Amino acid sequence: MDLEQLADALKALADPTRLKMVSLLNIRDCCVCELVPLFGISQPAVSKHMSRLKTAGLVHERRQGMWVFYSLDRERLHAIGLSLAHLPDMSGELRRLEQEGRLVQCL
Amino acid sequence: MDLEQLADALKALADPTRLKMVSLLNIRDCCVCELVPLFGISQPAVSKHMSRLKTAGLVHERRQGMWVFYSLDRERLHAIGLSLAHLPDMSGELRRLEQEGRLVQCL
DNA sequence: ATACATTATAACTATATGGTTATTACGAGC
DNA sequence: GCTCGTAATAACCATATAGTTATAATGTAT
Repeated sequence: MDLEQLADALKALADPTRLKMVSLLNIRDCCVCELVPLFGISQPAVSKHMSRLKTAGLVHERRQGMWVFYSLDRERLHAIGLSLAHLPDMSGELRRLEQEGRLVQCL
Repeated sequence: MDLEQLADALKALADPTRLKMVSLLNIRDCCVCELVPLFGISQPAVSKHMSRLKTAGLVHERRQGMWVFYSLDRERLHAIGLSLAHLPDMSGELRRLEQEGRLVQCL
């Protein structure tokens, strides 16, 4: 996962409402009509949050009759945490810029 | 760290420029004048990013003569990753809402 | 086919965000 | 003191975001 992708994934998580939704889905799958009264926001707002999480690969949807159930992708969530713990090594980048003379040296 | 705080911390990280800055600071401390040519954005833009990371507790600043050096708080970064891996248990919340009859049951 | 329930999309609004340039604040050195 | 170099703040702009209401799409059941 490169830094652009990681930033996108983190953006999907960086909202208190979505974080709470993710925490809930960590307990059990929920359908939209359950989430609406739980969060006190409109149904379209819930759908948009879920769409955001789905695009980020954090949840999956499952149609069941009239309802759409969302489930958390725990592996994906775990992978994001791991990426934070193992940021890319920029030493090479630094060395390259130094050779190009674009690296200011303070002190 | 509650979900509001976690969301704030994630917002600070959820930007490709800041993520790259954090990755760089993971190699060594940098001063603002080093970061400006590295990122190709204006000095005030760098300062604002650093201010954001500082507010989130992710970096610390150290004045040294004319320069301000920023250093990564690796423990803080680690703590954020851990929070993602250990989201709060919402079971109680679910049970409480169920008792209040505010929990819709689908299926 | 009609009616109803659930979810998604469209259009809009207010605020947050990431950048810019201009200015101010602060340190070092003459 | 004055000047220069560095960093922070202010003011502004364009875009993204999180919500809203209204409408469309989809599935169930009569």
